[in-house]
Amino acid sequence: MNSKKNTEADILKAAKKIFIQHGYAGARMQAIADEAKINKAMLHYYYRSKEALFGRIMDGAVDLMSQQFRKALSGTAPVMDKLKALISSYTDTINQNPYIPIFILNEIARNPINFQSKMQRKLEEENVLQNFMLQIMEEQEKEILRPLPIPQFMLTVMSLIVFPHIAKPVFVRVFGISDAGYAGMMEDRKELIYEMMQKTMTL
Amino acid sequence: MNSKKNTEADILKAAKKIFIQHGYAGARMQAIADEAKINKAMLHYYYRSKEALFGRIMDGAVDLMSQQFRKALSGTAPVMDKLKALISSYTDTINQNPYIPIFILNEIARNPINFQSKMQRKLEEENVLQNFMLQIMEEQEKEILRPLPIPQFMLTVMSLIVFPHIAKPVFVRVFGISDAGYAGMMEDRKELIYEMMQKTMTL
DNA sequence: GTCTATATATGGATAGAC
DNA sequence: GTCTATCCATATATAGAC
Repeated sequence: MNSKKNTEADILKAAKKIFIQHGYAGARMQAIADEAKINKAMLHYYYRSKEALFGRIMDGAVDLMSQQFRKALSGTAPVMDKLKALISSYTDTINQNPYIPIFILNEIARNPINFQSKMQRKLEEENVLQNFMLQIMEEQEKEILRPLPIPQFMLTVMSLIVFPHIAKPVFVRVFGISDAGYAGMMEDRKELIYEMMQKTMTL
Repeated sequence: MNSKKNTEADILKAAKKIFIQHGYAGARMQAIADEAKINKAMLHYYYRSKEALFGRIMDGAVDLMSQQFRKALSGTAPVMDKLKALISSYTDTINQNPYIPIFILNEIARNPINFQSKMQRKLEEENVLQNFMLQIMEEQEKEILRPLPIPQFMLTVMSLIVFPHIAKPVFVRVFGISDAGYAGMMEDRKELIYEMMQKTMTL
């Protein structure tokens, strides 16, 4: 049996862990090799360079995120229903991949143009974001949704959904919460966020 | 005239810019020297090491943030009034120092324990945070505020206040907003955030 | 495919002249 | 206090044996 696939996958898994933990500049190829229990040279054999390897990990993260948006925001359901789906699926996904938001944020700071083009390409495939924003405007005209600039609307939802996962490292320390406890809080927040949007964004 | 003070301050200013832009691991001493228009050796002459220099910058950022909390949350005003003050002063401060939140966030990821001890020491000086949380509980008992676990309450406020500044790099690109336009949005959000808290957190 | 050894580059830090 | 030159450790990347 050929062990190629295993090594290749092992490297990806290790790289994901190390890059997410330390960011691009802080990550060491040696640390990735150690984590994958293989030799440093293997990293280059399979992925040629640090930048290339990092790109693979970032692609995976972008895929994961854009998938959430596509699944939740496509179709013809009312805006508030779509939001409910987004809140739920995003929370579940991040609970399983806790450090993805921070990782993505670092990359945005490091190389905003590269990140945005990756993300936008994904979302433009089916015009997901564009269509959703049009739908918001429609519902605003129909006086279902409160008239509010689209960026403000989007910013508000994303704040409530994403920030708690970014701030996790602080909050667990300040309030002495366990990982499981925090995940539970995130679960409770699903309803809280929906309720807040309902009370403040609908007419 | 002695130019010592100028150089020393120049370095700090340059270091702030470079560290904030690239994070600790990504920042280069050479880049800081270039930015300050002095020699690399000078950095070590004044601040001995990269880590020490970074520490100074971080201290400044922590000071700035903890000051906001102390000013807004001390005293005997009702919780909602304090929040209004916090929303306003925090927004103003960040509009003038746009990348502080991302910088702090990166440091939390890099060295959570060190950061938290710095921050906590600042806030413990006058028991700011502790007292504020007690006040929230009091108002919850008096049925002014909705009964909600304190961490959830804090997480919600902080999400609405902080996240928009973190997400700025993405949003300006996705929506094609100028820096001034974004600052304006943040200004508008002051009222929006207060209103959301009012509608969803008070009884 | 996998390893050891090594090349090459870069970054932080120091020595020493002025 | 400021500079040039240099040291030394570390990091990425490659060569070449097995």
